[in-house]
Amino acid sequence: MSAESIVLMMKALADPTRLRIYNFLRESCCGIKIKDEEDVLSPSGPTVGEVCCCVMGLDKIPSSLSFHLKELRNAGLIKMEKRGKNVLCSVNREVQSELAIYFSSHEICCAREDKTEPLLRKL
Amino acid sequence: MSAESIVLMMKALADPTRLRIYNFLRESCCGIKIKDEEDVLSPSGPTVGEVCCCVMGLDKIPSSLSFHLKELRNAGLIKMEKRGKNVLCSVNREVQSELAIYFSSHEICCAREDKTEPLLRKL
DNA sequence: TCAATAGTTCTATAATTATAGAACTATTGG
DNA sequence: CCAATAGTTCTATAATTATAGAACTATTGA
Repeated sequence: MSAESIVLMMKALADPTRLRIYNFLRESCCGIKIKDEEDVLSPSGPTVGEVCCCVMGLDKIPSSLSFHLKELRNAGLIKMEKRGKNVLCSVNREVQSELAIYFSSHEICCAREDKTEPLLRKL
Repeated sequence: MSAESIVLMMKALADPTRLRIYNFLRESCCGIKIKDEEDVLSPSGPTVGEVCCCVMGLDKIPSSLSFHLKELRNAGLIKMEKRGKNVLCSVNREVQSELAIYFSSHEICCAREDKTEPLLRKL
């Protein structure tokens, strides 16, 4: 994951509405593939209209929702696929776990030798 | 962690300069407490001037760096403490691991029963 | 084929956020 | 005590981003 793509993701989540959309999709039933006789169906989730209803409490989809979903999609955080008249939304779990790894990792810390100067004050 | 505080953190990291500062501090040697005879010294790290030099390549601290550090600090992502003439910076590891947990967790998914409609196209 | 449903795109305006420069505060060394 | 160093705050301007409304596209059912 490049710095630019992390910035894009952080931008996408740096908005209350988009974070609520993301949280809603995270908790929605949409992350696994179902093996059929021949096909493997792609992950699917709520429609844009359902997201709209659950997250914004509106029954008509405003343009701002399309805008927000596009931001999340461009950042790679969610996936969308058209099925008939509807568009189904789901979290991109691979990207989610990459973010988990990003925030999990940190350097092993070395002990500092100088214990000379006292702590003066916290900001 | 409330949604508002996550939004604040995402906002703070949604800027290339601030993400570089955060990454620099993540990799800096600053995250542990050192037990002395009587005291436990607080975590310490590079000074603002060192951050400036390493991240921005400047030797005079611009006001924009103070601004960016404040954003990171207000979001809770970093800590700063004054020692003499300098201010030492470090990542807030507790908050970092809370973010790791946030991105790690997701609902157990239930299998969908309807396999009727075909996938038409990806957006 | 016509109308309704579901959703997107485009454009203008409003709101937020970043940057730069000047002035300011606090600490230390001489 | 004075000057230098380290860093912050304040203010104005520039740049980004969000929101709303209207017009648009695609799909389905009657």
